[in-house]
Amino acid sequence: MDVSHLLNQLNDKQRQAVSGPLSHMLVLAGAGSGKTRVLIHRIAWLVQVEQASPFSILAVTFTNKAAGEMRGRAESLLNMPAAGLWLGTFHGISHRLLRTHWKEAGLPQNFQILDSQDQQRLVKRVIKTLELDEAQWPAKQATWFINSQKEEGKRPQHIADNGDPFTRQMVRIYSAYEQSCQQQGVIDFAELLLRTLETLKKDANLLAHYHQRFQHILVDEFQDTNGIQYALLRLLAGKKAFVFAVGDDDQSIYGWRGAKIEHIQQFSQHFTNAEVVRLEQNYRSTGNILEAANTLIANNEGRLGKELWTDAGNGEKINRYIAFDERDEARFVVSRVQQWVEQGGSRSECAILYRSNAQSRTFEEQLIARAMPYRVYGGLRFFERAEIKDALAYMRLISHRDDNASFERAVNQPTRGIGERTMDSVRDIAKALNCSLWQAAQKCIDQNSLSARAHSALKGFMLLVESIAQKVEGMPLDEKVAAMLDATQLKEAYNKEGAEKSQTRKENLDELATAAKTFEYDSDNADYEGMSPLDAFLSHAVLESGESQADAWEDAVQLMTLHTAKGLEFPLVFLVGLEEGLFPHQMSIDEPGRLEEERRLCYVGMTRAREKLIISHAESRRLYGRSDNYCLPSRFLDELPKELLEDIRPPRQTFNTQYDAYRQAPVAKKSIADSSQPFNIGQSVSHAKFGEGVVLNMEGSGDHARVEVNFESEGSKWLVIAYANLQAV
DNA sequence: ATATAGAATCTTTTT
DNA sequence: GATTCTATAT
Repeated sequence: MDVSHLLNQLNDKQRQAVSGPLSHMLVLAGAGSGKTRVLIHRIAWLVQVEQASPFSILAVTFTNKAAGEMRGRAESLLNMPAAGLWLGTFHGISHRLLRTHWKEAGLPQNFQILDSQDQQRLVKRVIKTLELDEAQWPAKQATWFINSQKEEGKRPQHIADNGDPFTRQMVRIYSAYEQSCQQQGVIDFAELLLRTLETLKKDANLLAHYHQRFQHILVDEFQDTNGIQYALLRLLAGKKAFVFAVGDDDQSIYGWRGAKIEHIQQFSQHFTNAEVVRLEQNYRSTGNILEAANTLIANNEGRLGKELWTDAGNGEKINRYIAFDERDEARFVVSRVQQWVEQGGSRSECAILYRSNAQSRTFEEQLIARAMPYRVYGGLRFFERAEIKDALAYMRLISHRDDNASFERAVNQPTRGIGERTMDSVRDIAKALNCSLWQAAQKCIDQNSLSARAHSALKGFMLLVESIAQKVEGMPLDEKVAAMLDATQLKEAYNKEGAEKSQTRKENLDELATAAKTFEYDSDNADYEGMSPLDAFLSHAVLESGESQADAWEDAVQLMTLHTAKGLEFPLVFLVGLEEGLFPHQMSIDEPGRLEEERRLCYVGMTRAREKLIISHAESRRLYGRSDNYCLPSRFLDELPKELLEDIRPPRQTFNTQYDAYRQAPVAKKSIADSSQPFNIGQSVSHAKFGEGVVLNMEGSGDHARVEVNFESEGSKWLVIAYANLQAV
């Protein structure tokens, strides 16, 4: 068979990985070295050259987005639908296994999945039930404890407290939480993996079946696997399957979530005779950017060692801008984006990357002020919005009356007079009888043990759920959603919230019906085989929290955290807020391990840039509303080679004498000097309404020429010269 | 039972 | 600064 189409677009190393023999393989792939490409080509190679059946291949990624992208690219390379190929996240694959083998796993057939919000709420409930002081035992900490234990594969009985009262209490909470989950038939994200692992371990027949099936296992982003994922991988691989892992230890940025770089280092021990291939040729960034990134990451210890190179030439130097404060930083960044666009670039080619979400606001303000479209990634996802969760709670109750989290959520939304008091007595009964809230509520009604008012309200609620369940039977998914919204009057409940907010809520609820329709329409999705459409949709809502329904495409500036940016690339990248305490973050500064992770984060950020990288930091910054935070430049700046950096200083004078000396260095004033502008930087002017001020900056020419003026009373503003009628003072 | 005002708390994010 | 939880008043 002619295999040239699989190999001829690859370099030597890539080819070596793709066409390697049937054995274990570890591909250490640097940023921008074509790692996804190699993974996809390997799948095609296995199918077309090694004659492997797609049924015998399992490919694991870390996000649903990556999984979808990979399936698409694999199918186009194979030139056929990759039916039978298992491709998904660890969680998605575990979910599929548990749905098929719910009996063996000891779960109810229609078990529901808790998202992290639901999980924390349940932990909180449990702490209350155990009559512990919530201030002393925060739900957040307990949830973290439970998840990290599960990620180590540990059940309460496996944890030795060694007489430590803290651990003992945590184990108590873990244990009670577990009981509560089992009783309600719900499982959290970590449980999805742990339960799968345990089920396969104890059922030899089941394991043998999957050993038989999966001959080839491919793992993307291998550096991000946590303990339980790695254990699952080893178990599934058994002695016979070949594991093909792709990863980059320098891009491991999820240690705080339990990911362990050690897994890369252990790979060759656990998977014997593994071949190791390094991909070091970078096809993304210019030489200068790579050299700077290499120099930075060299400060980390215990690396596997890798040096990126390119034959694309040096490119421009990395620019650095020292801003006065965060507003100045944003102003600078946005003006450079504007410049980029004026020179023929598009906005979507520009990315503003920051350490923490809170930093986005200043940039947004500045972008709005200049009427420049932008898109912020991250934040609340579609299926995490309150109104969507309310609606889904009803849908879950229809399918699964014993789901306490949904009961709690739906019972008084919209408000129908069932408050804490009533719920407390229902909870007491549930606790006493060890049953679900729904069953307990049923008992309350039967025994007539509530006040007349609460009695009728609770009965009304239960009848409502029953009647919706009845009415909705046999309907297509989207009509079910619509009927539920109609019966519950959820939309009307948001009316009193204020026009704008309630409007978006209603739109979101409409969008939910649309999402249901699209989901049912294209649910040839093998992951949800054998489930009712409603249950499939509900699982989908939890497992894929909805980043896929991106906004209508618009040419917009991209704003996101460094974590979100992993795997992406942009021609122009701004790396902002490089200050000690912010990046590296204060909470990571004292621990060497965490500091190295911050450095990797910086490395990830820098290597997103294709053509131009601009780094900025501010001398003072408003943080948490407190104003006078004077910031030192980040240590990462000192770790970059001086000769690759070029300082950009603002062509302007400031009032701030403290920094005047710093800024007196000669600057290129070309943007002002080349046009016959009526004003000069630093000149005093007066405006009819805003009073007197000083010109800080200018841009544009002719009718569009604008000046930035710092007014004594109003602060700084951008004005169009043609309209502002400024007078020189 | 609910509305509203003060207090507390702030990384990073997928599943 | 902005959100989210807690205590208090209605």
